[in-house]
Amino acid sequence: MEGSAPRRTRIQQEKRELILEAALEVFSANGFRGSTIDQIAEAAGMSKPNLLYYFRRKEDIHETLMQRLLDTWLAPLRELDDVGDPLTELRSYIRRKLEMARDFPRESRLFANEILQGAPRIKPMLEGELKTLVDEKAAVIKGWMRAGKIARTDPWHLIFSIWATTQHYADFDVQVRAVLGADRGGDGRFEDAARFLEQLFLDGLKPKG
Amino acid sequence: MEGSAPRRTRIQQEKRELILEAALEVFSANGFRGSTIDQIAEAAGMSKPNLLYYFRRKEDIHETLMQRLLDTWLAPLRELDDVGDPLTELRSYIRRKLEMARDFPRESRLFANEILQGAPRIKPMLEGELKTLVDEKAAVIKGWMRAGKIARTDPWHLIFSIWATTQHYADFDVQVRAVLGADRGGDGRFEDAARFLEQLFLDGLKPKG
DNA sequence: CAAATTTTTGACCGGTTGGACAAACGTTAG
DNA sequence: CTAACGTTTGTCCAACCGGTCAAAAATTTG
Repeated sequence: MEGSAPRRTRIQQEKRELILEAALEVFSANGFRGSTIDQIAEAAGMSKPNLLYYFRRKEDIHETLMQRLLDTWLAPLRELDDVGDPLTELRSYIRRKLEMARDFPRESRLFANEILQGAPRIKPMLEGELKTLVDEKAAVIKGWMRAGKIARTDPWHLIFSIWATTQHYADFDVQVRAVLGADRGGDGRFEDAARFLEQLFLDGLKPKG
Repeated sequence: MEGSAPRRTRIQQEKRELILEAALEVFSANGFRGSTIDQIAEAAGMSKPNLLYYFRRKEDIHETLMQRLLDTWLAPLRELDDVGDPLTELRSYIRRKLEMARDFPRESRLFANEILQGAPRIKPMLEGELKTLVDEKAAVIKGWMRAGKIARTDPWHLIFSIWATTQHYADFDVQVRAVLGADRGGDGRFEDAARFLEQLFLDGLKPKG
């Protein structure tokens, strides 16, 4: 279906990387329509026509960025495996997702922006590749439930809740920091969040005994 | 500080409502920069200059919308009270928030858009009014913990997790529906979500026994 | 070196957008 | 009726934005 990847010079590879990095910064902060080619070009340290020499259209940059993003973004879920203790598996999935929110907030926001606008550019992927992956992992989780390893509940909504709680710390970062204030909103907030989420997902809120 | 509200004719009141309704539709779907005055005017069934007669600038519409939004948006949290059983209080707070995600998804997305872009227009409110409210409610929750009514954990992150999980069903609706598919993604998804969230927040995932 | 190729840039273009304005239209009160 | 006031619209503008183009500059190749 797809033609072979175009042959690229060293300069082309480097400049394209530079542009994608700049575009990630700009797109994740302003959304697609809120970002201008000029902004990206300036962030990448080049002129607009020069940028357009490497990516013919604004959309091409966004598309390339989104394709790369999705692979790394779904990696933690792909790793969720049937080996090892189920509760441990889930706990480390949550931890990995939270680490991604901490280390790649721009990627998270880029993705959130796209979904918020109705996912115009990646809807087919959501209904195809993503749905398949989630269904597959939901089956794994269901197996754990049948085996009595974790409580019976809805695996799909379980996955949603993990996505929601972890990505919240990237997408709503401004709000989180504002509410926590200067002292509690520092770097330690991710460890606090990790501790809280572990307890929530394992034990819930009922008091012990 | 603030001048008295300007006196308005009946027509002005009606037309302003019409515009705000149209603007909510457009802004929540496209973001602030992604929306044009023409789009809003058309959605409101009037010409652009006519719209600008009621709101002098695009920003004024957004600002008015945001002010109204915040009141209703925080209402459920304000209701969280020290009377009644703590677990019941939390459960109904979660339920109310989920109902808002179901019944006012546009408001949720408008808010999410604003936060995602770094909350340029409402940051002071987040650091002031919102933080005060959350701190207040966190104190209430801490009281419940001290009284042994609910498990000891971080009240701030608990509130975040409720926001995240419930608003997810409005903000990421496209993704939720895509993953659930045609059958499970119908109207019943909110009831499934409600059941799941109740179990998660009360009991967590550890198997019984 | 010189020719060929790749990279960079300034100038430009057509379409869109937020907003201004004056004139027309409608309504109401005296 | 008419003057005053509120409402609506067509027209216009300047700024912005995505993208083109030709020519200059830099680099690679022979």
